Amino acid sequence: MKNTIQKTAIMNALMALDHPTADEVYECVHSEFPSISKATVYRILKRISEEGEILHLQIPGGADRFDTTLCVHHHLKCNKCGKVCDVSVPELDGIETRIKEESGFAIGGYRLVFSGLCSDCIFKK
Amino acid sequence: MKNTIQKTAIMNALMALDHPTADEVYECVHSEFPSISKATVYRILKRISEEGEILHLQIPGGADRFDTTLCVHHHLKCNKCGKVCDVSVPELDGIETRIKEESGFAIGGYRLVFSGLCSDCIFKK
DNA sequence: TATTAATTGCAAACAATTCTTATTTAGGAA
DNA sequence: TTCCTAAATAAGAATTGTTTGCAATTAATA
Repeated sequence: MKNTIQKTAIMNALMALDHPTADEVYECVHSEFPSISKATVYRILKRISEEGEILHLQIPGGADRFDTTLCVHHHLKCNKCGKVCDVSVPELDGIETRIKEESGFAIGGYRLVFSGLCSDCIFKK
Repeated sequence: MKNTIQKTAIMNALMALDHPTADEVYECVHSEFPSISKATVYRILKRISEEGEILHLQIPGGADRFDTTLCVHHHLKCNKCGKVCDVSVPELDGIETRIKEESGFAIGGYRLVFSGLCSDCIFKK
């Protein structure tokens, strides 16, 4: 893969942001580098997530988000402010084996998203 | 809620189909009842899922799907043919409590989607 | 049966993402 | 260093999935 200015700017934005959407990455890069195109942001995010450099998260009811934490973990989503946090769920360790035996599916991975209200939003009206 | 012909037709389609997308429901109803509009399908599906009559599933990388099985369960998605199956994961029973204590989030629910290849697709090229 | 609020169909708006095409660029070869 | 070419880009049109505004229609009830 070519090492373009655009890719570098996107990697920097990913470091600076927490679970950003593609559009948030675009806004961040665009403020420094106004000529970048949205299609480029989507293309690069897609490519580097396919190559395993970042995780591509599909969050119910909203745009996809990207995550630079690569170890196995899952997510908490606040339904009010939209914030996404990491959470680890060791209860699921090794579950692929059981699911594969029961269902015949060859499990490539799984995603678990909890939704609710974060501690900041619980008391807000 | 009024009991319209459109709603009845959609409920029947939901019974006949397995984890359909809104568009699949529309196609099914439309073949019997050509005057129905897509907006009506989306509106009715949204309303009956909000009322708890069906589940509204947000499956990564594709259109939302609807599920008439109401007890707690999760999903397996085949990355090749797109099929979605139910699976139960008792390992997670009661996990909301632990997550709430650790994170402060008031958990309203959670969704777990396994992705991989179904037994039919494993051997296909 | 008349009333009325809920529901519908349609078209247009919408958001997120992908595609198309002409142009530019990174990185290796000469 | 300069040239070459495949890879990557910008811009915006196109797609996909879904929602909305509105005038017309209809189900439920009085």
